[in-house]
Amino acid sequence: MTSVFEDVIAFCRMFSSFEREEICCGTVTPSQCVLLQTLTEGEWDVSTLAAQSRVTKGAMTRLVDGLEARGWVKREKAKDDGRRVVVALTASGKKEAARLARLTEQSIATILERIPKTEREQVIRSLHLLRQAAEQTRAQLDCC
Amino acid sequence: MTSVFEDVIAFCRMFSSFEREEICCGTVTPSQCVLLQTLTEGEWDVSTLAAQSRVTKGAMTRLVDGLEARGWVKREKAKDDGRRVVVALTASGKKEAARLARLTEQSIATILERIPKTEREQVIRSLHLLRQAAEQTRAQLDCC
DNA sequence: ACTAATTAGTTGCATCATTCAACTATTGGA
DNA sequence: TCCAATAGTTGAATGATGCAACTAATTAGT
Repeated sequence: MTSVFEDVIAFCRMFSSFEREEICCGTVTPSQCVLLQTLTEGEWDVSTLAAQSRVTKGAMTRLVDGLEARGWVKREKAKDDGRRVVVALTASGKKEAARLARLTEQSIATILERIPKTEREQVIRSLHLLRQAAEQTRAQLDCC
Repeated sequence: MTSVFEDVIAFCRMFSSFEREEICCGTVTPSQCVLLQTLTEGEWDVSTLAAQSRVTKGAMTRLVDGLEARGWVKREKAKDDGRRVVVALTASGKKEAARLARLTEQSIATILERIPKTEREQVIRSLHLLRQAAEQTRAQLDCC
């Protein structure tokens, strides 16, 4: 007997451990993994990245430091505003991001395969609804 | 247009930030929150707790240190085996765990409320299936 | 029964994530 | 031109975590 609360908590925490153990798997830290995947969708300055990841600018600076040290991203001053620093994936960064995305997808696919075929479509649809609902909730948060 | 992969990733990451920002909210660390909630279900020794949280015994020792320092848990030697240390919630620990559980449930309830009523039952059912599928997957992991 | 191997837990050391606050550089307005 | 606001970096502190060395307790082998 489990409540929906326990189910959400358990599922999300298990997904986090999959990320840590299977996907990052020692070679990359989870934060780096998230950032690499974010940068797949485009180039952003440090403040924007920090806001997306919900960390301070200082934390993001260091995260970028780490990826830069491994040659996965490069920094560039914005042309229109010399204060802003635009972060972009390098060629090897793109490769690494793709590798991580592949692993992530495998991991999720493995879970979905264990769901009865007849239910699978409903589950996929539910995940989409959940994501949207969470996004709406997050959008109107202030708190603390 | 989002794939189910993106939906899972986005939802789980958002839930993690809710945990950090709304639930723990400065007063408790996320790890402490998880451990307190685990201990709501019973008393366990350090190794078992470490295995459940998928961290090393050393990490668990320190997590327990932190909760003990705040008076939320107590350690006790197991009667049958003097090496084992059984960790249990104190009265104030139970109170704190209940407070955190309440916040967590609120947080999840807020998300669920944004899902159309007609779909909500399906979503709840899907979460249960997902949790089970993830548990099965985790059970047969070795990796790395 | 005594010793050796195993097991549970703790601790030192290192790395990474994170926050806050101070600091630098750049921009923009009065 | 000078000052306030903004973007980013950096120092100092705390916490999470893994690994490996270490202690204490138990178990197995002889």
